[in-house]
Parts: sequence; C-alpha cells; structure tokens
Amino acid sequence: MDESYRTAAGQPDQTHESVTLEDVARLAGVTAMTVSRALKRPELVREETRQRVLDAVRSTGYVPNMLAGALATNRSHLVALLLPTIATSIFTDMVQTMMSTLAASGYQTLLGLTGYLREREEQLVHTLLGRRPDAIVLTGTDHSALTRDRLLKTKVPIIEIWDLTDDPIDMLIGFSHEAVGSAVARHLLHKRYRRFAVLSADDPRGMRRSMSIVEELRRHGVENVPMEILPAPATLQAGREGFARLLERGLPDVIACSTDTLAQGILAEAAKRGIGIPQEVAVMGFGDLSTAAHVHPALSTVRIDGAEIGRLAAEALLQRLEGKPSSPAALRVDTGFTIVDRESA
Amino acid sequence: MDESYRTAAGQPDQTHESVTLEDVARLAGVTAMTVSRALKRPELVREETRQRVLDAVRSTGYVPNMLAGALATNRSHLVALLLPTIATSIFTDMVQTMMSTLAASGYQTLLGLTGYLREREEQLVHTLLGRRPDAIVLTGTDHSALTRDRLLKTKVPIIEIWDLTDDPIDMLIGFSHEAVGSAVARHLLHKRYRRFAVLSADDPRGMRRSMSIVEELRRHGVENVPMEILPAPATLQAGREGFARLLERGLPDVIACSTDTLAQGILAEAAKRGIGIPQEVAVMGFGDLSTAAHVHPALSTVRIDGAEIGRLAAEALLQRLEGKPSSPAALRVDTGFTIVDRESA
DNA sequence: CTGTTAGCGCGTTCAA
DNA sequence: TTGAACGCGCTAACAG
Repeated sequence: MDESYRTAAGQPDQTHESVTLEDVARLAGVTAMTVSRALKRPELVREETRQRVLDAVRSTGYVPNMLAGALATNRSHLVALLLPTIATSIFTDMVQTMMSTLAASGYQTLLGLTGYLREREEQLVHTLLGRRPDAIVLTGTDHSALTRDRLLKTKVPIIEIWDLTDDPIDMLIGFSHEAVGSAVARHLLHKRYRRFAVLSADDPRGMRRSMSIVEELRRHGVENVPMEILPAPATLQAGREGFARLLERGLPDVIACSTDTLAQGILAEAAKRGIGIPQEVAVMGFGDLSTAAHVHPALSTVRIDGAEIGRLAAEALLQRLEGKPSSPAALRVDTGFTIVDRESA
Repeated sequence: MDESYRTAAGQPDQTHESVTLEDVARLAGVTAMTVSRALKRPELVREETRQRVLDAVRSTGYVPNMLAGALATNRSHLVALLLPTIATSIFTDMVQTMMSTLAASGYQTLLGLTGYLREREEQLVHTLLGRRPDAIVLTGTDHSALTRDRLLKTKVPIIEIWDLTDDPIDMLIGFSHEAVGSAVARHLLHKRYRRFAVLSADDPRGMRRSMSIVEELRRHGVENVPMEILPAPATLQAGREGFARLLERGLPDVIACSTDTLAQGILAEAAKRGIGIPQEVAVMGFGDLSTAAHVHPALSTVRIDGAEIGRLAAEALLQRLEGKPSSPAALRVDTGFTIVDRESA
C-alpha cells in the first residue's frame, strides 16, 4: 500500500528541498517577515537582528525565491527580449549592452528567437507574456495583427528597436532603413561608380535597405541594377554564393550588401577566384559598430551603433519601471548611422 | 482620505489587471480548477465544458501566469544557460539548437553572460538560482569553489558543456581542448611546416588549446614557438593586431589561431599588407561547424559541432526532467572534433 | 467528470 | 522595531 502510494506520484520526487524564508527565520529566532525586511529593506531592521538574520542566511544558503516574490509583488524583474537570431553578429553588441545595463539594476533577460518569422514572434510573445515580464523589447516594428493587439492591451512597457515607424506600439528606438539605403546609393554615385549590384539577405529590414538602394539609384537614372537575394540569416557562405551568381551577370564596379557578413563572403570568394577587392570590384557592407569597425581594410560600410541602442532601450525601460510616477512621455529616438569609406577610415 | 490612501501606494499603479483563472471560470460557469484542467489535462474534462472554457479563454484573452504555476508545482520550465559571451560566433549554433529544442518541449531559456569571468559566473548562478530553474547549463568546467558547492548541493540537473573533466558537477558534454591542440600540432607537423606561430585569445579554453599546440610541438623537438595573446573575446581587429605583432618576430610558415575570428583578422591584415595566404603564410583556425564550414578557402580549421552539443544537452535535460523515474545514469559525452584542411575540403 | 480545500514562498498591511 | 493575517494565481489531493 504504502509502496504503491509513493510511486503513484508519477513525476520524479522533486522534493521541495529549497530553503525558505521560514527556515531562515526559525534559525535566526525571528519571523519570516523580519527576514524579508532584513534583506530588502535593511534600514527597517535593528542592526543586531539584521546581523543574526544575515548569519542565518549564510549558514542555510538561502536563495530568495523570485517566483514567489514576483507573484506577491506583481513585479517579475524580468525583461523579455525578442530577437530574430543570434547567428549574425549584427545584434550582439546591442544584446550585451542591454543585458548588462538591465542586470546592473537587478533585471534578468528572457530571450526569444523569432527567426525573422512573424508567427514565431506571435507565439513567443504569448508564451513570454506568461512569465509576466516587466517589459518587452521587440526587434523591428512589423508584427502580426494579433501580436500588436495583445501588446497594445497590455500595460507592460514595450520598446521596439532597430527600426522607425509612424505608429509604434509604445516606445521606439532605431533608425530608418530607407535612409540607410538611399544614403548608400548616393555615396556610391558620388564615388563615381557606374555599374552597381546588390546582394541581400531576405530578412525584412535587409530587404528594405536593399530596395531603397535600388530605388535611389533609379531616381538618379540608374536602371536594372542586378540583385541577388539569399535566405536569412546572412552567412559567409551565402555571400560567396551570391557573389558567384552576380558574376554570372557580369562584373560590376561595386556591390552593396545588406550586411557585413555577406560582404566578407564576397571577400572570401574573390580571394579564391583571384579577383581583386576593391581594385576590380568594390564592396560595401552594413553592420554594427563594434563588429564593423575593422571589418576589412578593403570594405566600406554603414555603421550603426548597436551598443547605443541597447543602452538607450535599457535606460528607457528602467526609467519607466523605477522612475518617478511623472508620466513618462512617449519615447522616440532616431539613432542614425554613419557611412565609413575605406579611404576615409 | 480616499485620495491620500490611493497615492500612498508609492509605486506606480501597477493595477493587477491581468485576467486570472477565476475570471475565466466565472465566465465559463465553472471553477478555476476546471479551467486549469481544461487547459493542462484536457482529457480529464468533458468535451462540452472544455469548449465553454476555451471560449472563455479566448474572449478574455487569458494568459496563464507561469509564476504562479511554477510556484504551485515547483517546476518553472525555465533553463538557465550560462555563456561567456555572444560576441563571438563560436557559441551561436549551440545556443540556437539548445533553445529551440527546449522550446519545443515548453521550456524557456534564461541567459546569463559571464564574460569569461568566474566571479561573474558565481554571481549569475546565485541570481539565476532565485528563478528556480529546472536545469542549469554551464559553459566550461572551471568554476569558483563557491559555485561548485552551491551547484553540488542543488538537486537541479546540471550540464557542463564545451569541455571535458574528470569530476563534473553532474552531466558533461564536450570535447578535450588539449586533444584539439595536440591534433593541430601533429597535423601541421605532418604537413611539413617548419616555422610555427600561435595566436590566441586569452579565454581559458582558447589558451588551453594554444598551450597544447605549443607543448605538442615541443614534444616533437620544436622549441620557442612565438605566441601572441590578445584579450577575449576574439575579434577581427584582435586578429589583425596579433598578426602584426607576430610579423615583427619574423614571418612564420603557419599560424595556428585559437579561433576562426582571429584567423579572419589575419586574412584582413594580410590583404592590406599584400601578404599571400596561404602561399606566404598558412593559417589555421578553430570554430563551430556551421560558421566555420565555409570560413575561407585559404583557411584550414578545426571543426566542432556546436549544434550537436546543444541538441545533446537539451535532450539529456529533457530526459532527466520528463523521462521515466528510472534513475538517469550520469551522462558523459565526448563530442570530438574534426580537422578540415583547405586542400582536402 | 467537477468542486473544495489547502498550500507553494513571499510581501503588503495593518496592529502591537 | 517586529509580528500576524491575508492574498498573489495556480495546482495537488481528495471528496463527491
């Protein structure tokens, strides 16, 4: 009987073994409440008892249960971060900066990878909402209708980063991909290139940058710019393949890439084929400041400052979460970008 | 009175606005418990009531509060993943694979970045433990004494990945960095190079690979191998600088790098200086399968399969968390590595 | 098949 | 300065 009853539990015996406030309290000869205060509001507890409590904490190895804490206070100290992928270096600087800034204020980051898929993002938003994050960070501004709805209803602070739009869900920090594209086009025209080509990964923002290049060129009378599109995320190998395909359509003066990684792929394939970069073909990239800074001496590129986006986003969230009740105005920041020419670098 | 009472709350009015089981239950004309069952164990609920419940869920926009659920069941469905950094591509494949495998079984990932710092890891382990994760994944096997202690006491399943050791905390999936180093050395000797150099980032495992190269070379009679060490994480720029410094000590036949990124830095600097790779200097890298697969046609490299590590780790965890109570034996897997020569590729 | 009771661990809110 | 009672939202266990 006893035997069968014990095994009836089914799940492995996850004995609730963890030390609780109560355990610490008993050892310190106080109430759970006092222990809680000693840890969170030390100034409310007499020095002596506080010491007894801290000793008890140490000797028991007590670790506060944030699940319970979050449930009781309705503050999870969790920030949900939705990112397309970490397979490309483009976001790494932003992520590192945002995470460490948040961590410094006691917030942890719950990461969700969308793979540039809106349905995935939709599902992730739903699941992550279950953790009751104190804030949500979304990459991009293009979401499913359902996602937007859910998010607009929530009172959770939301930041969309890495893009601009006229109707953000809440806060917004990013830059215009159309502006990047046309700036690239004008830069290349200014440098007197004649025969252009575009190599793009098919992620939404990369495509917008690329299309914007094409359109700006057209506005300046350049038609029929060859363009190759490869599946996201952009990889070295994709860059090599794309370059090979572009070559079949003739050697251009310059190739504009949606990302530095593709540009580097071109460098690799060019080395293999003995094509001189930038003598025979110039290459232009796009990327995060820290990774792009020294990409390759033969490369020009568009730099964006991922770290700044991460820092601004984290600070805006913290302001909203911990700041004074004075209604925090809607935030909208254009972080801009910089064109770095290999010759001027 | 009423007025002052309301503002006395201090914190911004985080009105507990979220829909609860109770709300749904009321609408569906059942108990909270029935709603819970309808969602988690549908087979225990009559089809008709189940439908009523689901309708109520939809019309209220109910999202289960996993904080409360976790507290009640002592299962958080959270996996803590401690990683040195995401600034290098070396871990990305592992992370993606692990996260998606876990996500498929309803587990979310809590990321902690240690920056290769043991104190940081120690602190992160402490904080993350507060979330009561169902499992913990650590990168590497070298932890502070305190971290080890804490982790050994916990009953939470733990996996150390990306390395091997004789006394793992719990489960272990990785490969030997000493073996990588000596294999690289033998490979290069076999290819008849004479003048060697080593370029390494100063992260612990990278250093072990590099030192192992040097030692194996010494065992074969090659002494005084020049070695440059750069701060972690490895970047393109670090590779360029390191290469420049190595050149000051004379041009070697081959340079072995602790990471592909450094190797690519060498390629960039070599291109700038007009040094032919691999004609004048051969370069050897090290990296994750998917990113290293097509690094550069001029590069040889050591491939490790990050995706496999991620998959194995996730599956081992799931097995332990959801598997049959049959005591899950200690797990230890050597995932090995492959040397890929540019000529044989 | 459904409801009731109790408790997960913590913090808010009073009272002492 | 400290304690007692209660509730956060959910689910295990048992009763019906």
